[in-house]
Amino acid sequence: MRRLSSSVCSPSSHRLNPVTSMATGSNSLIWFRKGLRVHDNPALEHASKASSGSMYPVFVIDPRYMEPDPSAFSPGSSRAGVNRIRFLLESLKDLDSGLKKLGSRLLVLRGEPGEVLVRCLREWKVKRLCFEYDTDPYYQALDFKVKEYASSVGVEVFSPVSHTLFNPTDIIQKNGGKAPLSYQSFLKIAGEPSCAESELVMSYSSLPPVGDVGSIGVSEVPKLEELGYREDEQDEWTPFRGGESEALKRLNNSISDKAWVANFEKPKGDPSAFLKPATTVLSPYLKDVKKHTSPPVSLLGQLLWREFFYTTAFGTRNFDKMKGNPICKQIPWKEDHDMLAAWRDGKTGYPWIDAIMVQLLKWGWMHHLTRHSVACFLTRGDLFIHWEQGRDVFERLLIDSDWAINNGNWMWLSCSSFFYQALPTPYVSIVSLLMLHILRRCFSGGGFQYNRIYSPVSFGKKYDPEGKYIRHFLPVLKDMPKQYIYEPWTAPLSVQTKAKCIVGKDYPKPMVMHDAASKECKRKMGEAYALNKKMNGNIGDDDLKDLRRKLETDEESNIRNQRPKLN
DNA sequence: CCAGAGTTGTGCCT
DNA sequence: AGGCACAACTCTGG
Repeated sequence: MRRLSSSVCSPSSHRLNPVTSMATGSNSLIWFRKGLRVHDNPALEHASKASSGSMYPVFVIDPRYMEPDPSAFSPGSSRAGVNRIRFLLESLKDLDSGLKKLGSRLLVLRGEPGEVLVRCLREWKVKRLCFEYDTDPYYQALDFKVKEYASSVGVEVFSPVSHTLFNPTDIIQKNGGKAPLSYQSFLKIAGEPSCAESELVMSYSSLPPVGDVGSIGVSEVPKLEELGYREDEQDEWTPFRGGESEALKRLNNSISDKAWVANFEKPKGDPSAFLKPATTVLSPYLKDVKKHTSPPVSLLGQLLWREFFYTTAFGTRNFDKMKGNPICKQIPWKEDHDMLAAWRDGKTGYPWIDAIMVQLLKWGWMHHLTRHSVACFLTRGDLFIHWEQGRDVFERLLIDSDWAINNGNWMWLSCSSFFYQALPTPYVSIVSLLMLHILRRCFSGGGFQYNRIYSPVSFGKKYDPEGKYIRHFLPVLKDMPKQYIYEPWTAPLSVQTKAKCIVGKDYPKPMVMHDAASKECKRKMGEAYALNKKMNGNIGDDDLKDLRRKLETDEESNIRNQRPKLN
């Protein structure tokens, strides 16, 4: 197998590579977090080289993510819906059986990961600590503490970059200390994504034995119930199973379907095709399993977008907030908990939007264009609610939720950040004419402008005029005739009665009228953009408050002026 | 200053 | 299905 690689992701560029002592007989610890895989795992490979010692494979169940929260809006913890937790447990189970086949096993511990790790290092006399480098702020802070302790007691730390193909630190350094703000400039700086020959570590004949665990409490991978969740908490579960084996199966299926690969064009996938999804549905697994074959350019392009978001996220202060985020437009979003809850719970009265939100709730996954649709609706398109609040809902419910990509996309979709583009000449020079043709088609078209708003009615209708997708996720509308299914409030009462779905009783009335709401949103975005320009990005809380007040006053008077005169 | 470009808009025409 | 008008932003490059 050939491996996607580049000059900056070869093993020599792994950050923190202090291979100091190769003392035999010393114990090593491999700390699993995101990369829950046996193959293509440099941290595991390094840990296993402790030839005559023991290797402790560890996963720490972090209460911050896993503690059940009965007050959350759906089953799960405060930060993760139950689908995500289940997906993680399935991935751990698969990892455990992969390790067991090689004479090892996964040791599952619970508690604050930093404290747990320190206890393990001490108790098991670990000389070498290995874990995948992670750019998320939570892990940056956690890993800093762990590394500090390790170096104070002389434990060797090996923390390779293997979650991304490129090393974000290298790219930011090459760009003069700042993250590139456009995809094209990212490509320019990152260099050629070459498909270098480099053998994968696909199989070990065996792994070092697990040593005595002493007084440390370790367990097998727990069941959902053992973490305090109930199997019957949800009536429909995600059809996607977690784990490296499943991911490799999907990868092989996708790649071996030649016709599918040849025709792959990301923007053209049918977002309403839910029985056979139009994308690879690899993203939840890509969190854990990196791609290693040489993909077609269109797929490669998708992977590079991931790299781009990771780099930008790592190089930007307060990337997950509007305030204090240098690349984020300051916009006076509306504070409205009821509207947010209606959107979140699939009760907006727009079947297309609601079906998508129900799919998210039940499956923890939906097509990326449908993500665009609901994100646009919540923010700049209709409700004018803060992207951070939508981001939180996605982060909790998506089984493929990813800190960098989720925040980046929400800023993008809400038109809070522009990632300006340049000509792709340096990149184009390295690809064949055929690839160039595909690239041109993939990369043509406009970027996000706040006047380009997804319609909650026509966007879905274009792909699914029968409304099959809506009927599946919103059974209450399953007998609504197709000419009304995207706008059931327009159906005559007799039709609603016959379909056993009275709008306002069985299914909600639309919470806003899209034409008026989107027009209002455009106006607000225009004013907010103008203020951002005028202030050159230096907008304080007071400026934002003033603008919010002005926008609301204008909105009221607009509504008043639209009212028919009484005399 | 203007023209051109930007990963994935809508509506209407043929 | 493909072309075009619509409305319209902000940057780059000349």
